[in-house]
Amino acid sequence: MIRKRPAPDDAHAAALHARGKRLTRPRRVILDAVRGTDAHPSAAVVYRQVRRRLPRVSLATVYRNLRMLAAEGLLTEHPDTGGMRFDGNTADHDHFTCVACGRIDDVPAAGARLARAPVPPGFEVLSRRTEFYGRCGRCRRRAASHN
Amino acid sequence: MIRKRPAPDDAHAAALHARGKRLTRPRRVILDAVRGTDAHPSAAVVYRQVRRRLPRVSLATVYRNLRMLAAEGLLTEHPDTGGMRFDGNTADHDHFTCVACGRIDDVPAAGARLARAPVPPGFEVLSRRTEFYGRCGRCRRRAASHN
DNA sequence: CTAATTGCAAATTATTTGCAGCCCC
DNA sequence: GGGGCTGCAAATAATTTGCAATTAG
Repeated sequence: MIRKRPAPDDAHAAALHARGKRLTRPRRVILDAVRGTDAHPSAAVVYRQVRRRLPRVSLATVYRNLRMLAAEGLLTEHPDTGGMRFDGNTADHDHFTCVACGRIDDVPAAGARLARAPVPPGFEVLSRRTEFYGRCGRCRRRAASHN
Repeated sequence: MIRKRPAPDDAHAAALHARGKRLTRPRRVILDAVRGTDAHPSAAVVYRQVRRRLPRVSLATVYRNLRMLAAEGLLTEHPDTGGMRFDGNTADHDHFTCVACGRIDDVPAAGARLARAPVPPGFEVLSRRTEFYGRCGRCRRRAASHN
């Protein structure tokens, strides 16, 4: 019999099991909610999304799980005006925040800048995050037509 | 008589006056507190610092002024885990956050990456912020000697 | 003078925590 | 069957706001 590549859920379950954590139903739905969008949702947005499937889930559970999943490396969190945002895209990439509409888009990482980081000697760079701020295409067009 | 270059306070006063704002005593001390350090203080830290000179200043005044001064471009604010941090260095530069001690250091901006930003066509980049995360020299040495 | 600014206290918003019962392995 | 998980409600932490009194220009 051919061995299948593990489904994402299995991989996640395994990753969590290794640390004595379980992949419960609320946890799976929370993880799917964050991984299923590139909109970098806040905890409140994840909460609303999750409740559509599991109406009994509490906000505390959403917060606890987002924090834990970030600690386990299954997603990342970014501080942002008005609270944390969560990102299910664990590949290396940068962000573009539209100052008009607040939307955060992914942009490809701009290459091997980490090694050449101009940090003081003796410092050890573990990761890097670049945020671009400006106007997205939608908002530029809307502003133009309003004039 | 030789015309003196305006003192920083005069320049700030002028910048504010142009918008119908006054340079009050609390406001000047708050601005000095942020500009006088490279430690990227939180509102609470600025508050403590300011109270050493003006013990009657309220936390609300500190928040109001930090927000206003940022809006006027006399300083910048950065969301960070646990709250906003303020930066009186208005020159272009990046940051290094030590994940061990939480300290934020300035590092020189790594040059003309803004124009070449790989953002989607039609997007307009207004500014960029790069944060490095890792261990500062102090914390690396401390960790090494503890082993 | 007089509109901008402040202090104070109360209100909001974001997030965390204590605890008793539930559920996954 | 027992330790992780969860919901709920109450506790913190960060930040904002209403308002009468104060002050800069």
